Amino acid sequence: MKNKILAKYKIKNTRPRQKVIECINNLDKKHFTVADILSKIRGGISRASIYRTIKLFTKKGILREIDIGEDYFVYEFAGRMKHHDHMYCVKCGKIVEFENQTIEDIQKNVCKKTGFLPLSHTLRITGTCRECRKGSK
Amino acid sequence: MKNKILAKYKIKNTRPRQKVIECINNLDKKHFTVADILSKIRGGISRASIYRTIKLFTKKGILREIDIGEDYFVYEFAGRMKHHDHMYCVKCGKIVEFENQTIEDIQKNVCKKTGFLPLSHTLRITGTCRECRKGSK
DNA sequence: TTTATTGCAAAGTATTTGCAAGGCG
DNA sequence: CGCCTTGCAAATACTTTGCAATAAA
Repeated sequence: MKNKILAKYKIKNTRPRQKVIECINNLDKKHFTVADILSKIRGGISRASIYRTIKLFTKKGILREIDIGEDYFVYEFAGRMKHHDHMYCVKCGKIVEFENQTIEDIQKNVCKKTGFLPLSHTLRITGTCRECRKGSK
Repeated sequence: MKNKILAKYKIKNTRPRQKVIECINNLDKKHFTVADILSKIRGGISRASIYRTIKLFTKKGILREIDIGEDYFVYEFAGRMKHHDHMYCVKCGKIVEFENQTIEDIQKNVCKKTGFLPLSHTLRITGTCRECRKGSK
């Protein structure tokens, strides 16, 4: 069975990779973890392959890895949106995206001034979302 | 032997805690890891106590935990400086600090607009410093 | 004395890796 | 056919934890 994404990125077409893509597409959220995929696929494909696949996709630029400050990563489709930052609710795990060009520009300036060559940057606001505060208040 | 910091924060004065503070004070850098302390103290105090002490100090507000995106944390004295952000060189591990009020303000605005209550925020630029690029080029 | 803290070793957790077996092109 | 990928289980690496022994106030 052919797969558009795998073909586009010139990645060898294998069952685990197809399964992972299919699974991510059927997920009803924009942000997901390896655990999400594992629990959705449950069996048939090894944990190791899923990790290797996700890592490969990230390297190829299909996915983007988000560091939420937990001991696992969250992923999103990279093509879906240009660079943006995240707010992470520690209670429900929800991620809210935001984008701000001024922040990007300031970062570039700081790097230039310091002689720093940026590979990536992460801006994460950790806190609680409105819904969670209502619920538990 | 009395200890000013422990007294100030009303923390029970014990040998491991004294040792950790003494060690951090003698360190010649502003940013350090648990491994730094472990290797400096080497023996006499258990790994577990050092972790527990660092965690306690962080909770009390003596230290601040910096997430550099590696699988360990970096710490700094919290009182030394007001909130700031970090650039992290993946080659030499150096951390360069910077501070920008505009970024802080924008973050506050974004939170307000979204109904998000921030507990903390992290802005980290990962890349290579000028020296490392010179060296390995 | 009474409660907090320590040390040890074992556990934990997300992720990675070695290697033999299997599959894609 | 030849190389890449898979599956399994063991290994990582940092950090945490249970519990009995010990020390601080």
